Amino acid sequence: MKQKIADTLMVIMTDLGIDDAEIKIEYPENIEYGDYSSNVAMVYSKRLKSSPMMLAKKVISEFDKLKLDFIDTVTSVSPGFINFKLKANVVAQGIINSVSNPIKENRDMGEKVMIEYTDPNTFKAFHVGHIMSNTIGESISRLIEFSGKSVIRICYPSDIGLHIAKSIWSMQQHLADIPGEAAPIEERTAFLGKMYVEGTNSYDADPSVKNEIDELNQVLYDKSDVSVNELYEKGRRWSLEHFDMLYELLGTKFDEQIFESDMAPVGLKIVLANMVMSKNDVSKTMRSEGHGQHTGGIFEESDGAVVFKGEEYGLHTRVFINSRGLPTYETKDLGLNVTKFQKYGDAIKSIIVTANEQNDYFRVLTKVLSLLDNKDGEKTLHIGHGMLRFSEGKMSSRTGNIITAHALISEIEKMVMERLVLRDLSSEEVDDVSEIIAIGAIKFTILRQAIGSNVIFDSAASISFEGDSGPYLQYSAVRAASVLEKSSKFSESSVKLPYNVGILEKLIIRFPDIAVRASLEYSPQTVANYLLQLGAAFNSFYASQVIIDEKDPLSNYRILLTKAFHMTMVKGLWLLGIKVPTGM
RNA sequence: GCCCCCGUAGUUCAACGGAUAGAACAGUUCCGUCCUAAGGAAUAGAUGUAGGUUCAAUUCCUGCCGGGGGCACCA
Repeated sequence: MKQKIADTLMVIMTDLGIDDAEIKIEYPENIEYGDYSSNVAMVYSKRLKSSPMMLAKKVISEFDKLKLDFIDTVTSVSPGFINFKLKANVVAQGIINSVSNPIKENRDMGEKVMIEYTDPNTFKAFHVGHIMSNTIGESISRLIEFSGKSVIRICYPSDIGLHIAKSIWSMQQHLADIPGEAAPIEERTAFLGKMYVEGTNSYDADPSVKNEIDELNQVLYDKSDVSVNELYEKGRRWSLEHFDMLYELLGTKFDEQIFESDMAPVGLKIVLANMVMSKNDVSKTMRSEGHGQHTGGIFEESDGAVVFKGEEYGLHTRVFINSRGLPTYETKDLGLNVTKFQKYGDAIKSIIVTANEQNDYFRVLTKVLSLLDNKDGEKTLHIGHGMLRFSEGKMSSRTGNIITAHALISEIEKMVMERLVLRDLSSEEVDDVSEIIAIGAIKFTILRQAIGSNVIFDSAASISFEGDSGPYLQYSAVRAASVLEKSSKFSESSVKLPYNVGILEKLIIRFPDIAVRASLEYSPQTVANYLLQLGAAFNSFYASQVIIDEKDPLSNYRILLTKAFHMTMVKGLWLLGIKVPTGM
């Protein structure tokens, strides 16, 4: 219908002498203005030497002559908008159709898109920052899937580097305190986290320790010490086990896990093959010639390190190989991204989600990728998200300490449970439901606002679960489901269409457009804000009338509308990675 | 010093260059014989500042003020 209106306007504008008109059909800000609106009259009034209102009226009179069967009225409104109102029965029929023909995604059918997110560090805590990355990455993945593309979810855990050397050094000082394998996974990983913090403190405080740890780092790369390798394998295994648990809890299933340790040699090879040639170095670099034409290489030596000079591209210089000859994360990341495109050569895009403190770094990295033969940088998109901060309450008082994902989730879960005591639920249900609600609350807080800016997590607001929140949406879906359960004896075959439709219907039929826009813009918040409107419309509908009423011939329609709402809300929440509990 | 991002009600957030700048929380009022009140209805309150571009600017451009992040061997 939207397209039909646009096509019709195009014809009219062409007749009026504008054959290159750009027709944009929008949703009016206020839903009472109409179902669709167009601004053509304002855009082209000057060229047609008319006033916007006069042109709008002219367009409308032409439009009316064509008598489109689904249009009720077309009106012009100052300063020159043209508003289109659909016939009520057309909208109502749309609702019924949406129930009988639910939207299907063509998952795994279309072009491939790679997306990397979460990227935790072994030996360190999986903290709230990783929840941010995971929540945003998962939602963007689902949006892309919804648009019909095939998504490759990639995780890049860090399992090599200085932070590991710091942890292992501390472990060596506390060999007797290392928990046994039987200890709970949280206890084992908490121990590792503690070791990392201690190691970092010693590294900064004592130059001789710094030296020891730097050397230990080398030993780790070389794998030259059996006892070090043992500690390393143990800690790595524990961390990865914990991560897998958290991914499942958060609802992510990665297709590909690529380890930093494997990328070190790959990256090194690429860097060394693309060095600026010095005169007596030419013979050494000859072997890289088969790879193509490098106009003087990409990396150069500086103060004993190998760097990329970004200044000539408006970027800054970064070290790729340090003066000890070890690859920095720049090099490993380079190896990673080249590897990704080697594995999935047919991918049209590679998205990387990280905190926005890495924005400038990723500009450098994508530049380097673009300078390589395959120009992978041109297909690479970095999305930087903000930080999760805590405004008040228990969480913010833990200054200095990193807040782990486990701590946050269990804290919120506890608060939800207190609330659920008032409900009529079995204890198993409470466990299940409180987890779904807690995760939904956290995820929604993250996703309801623009990705780039910091999220202020107000524990008090998030647990009150009033107003704009994940639980508010989950609750609206649960109520709808409850109505549907009670209405099972009603048949869908005899539906009488209403004479009027409300905001609820109009919002429901917008859903596909909203999802498409959110997918194109990588903006889960578009969906989140839409769902808030949708949930409010349903709650208002729910409060203002009785849905199931055996004496009312329109009852069947309202039940179908409730069903359409429920399906839309569940699907919308799915796009955000949020589940709907069975009851709450 | 250089580069990037951000300044919207008391607070936390919205607003494809468009209409009367939307919500929520906090405040002040209502709604409990009814399908889950984690709900609904009402009320009051905001675009940092000075210019520019445009039929139209919270949105684009410039200056200023204020906040955050990043700039060589950490990830």
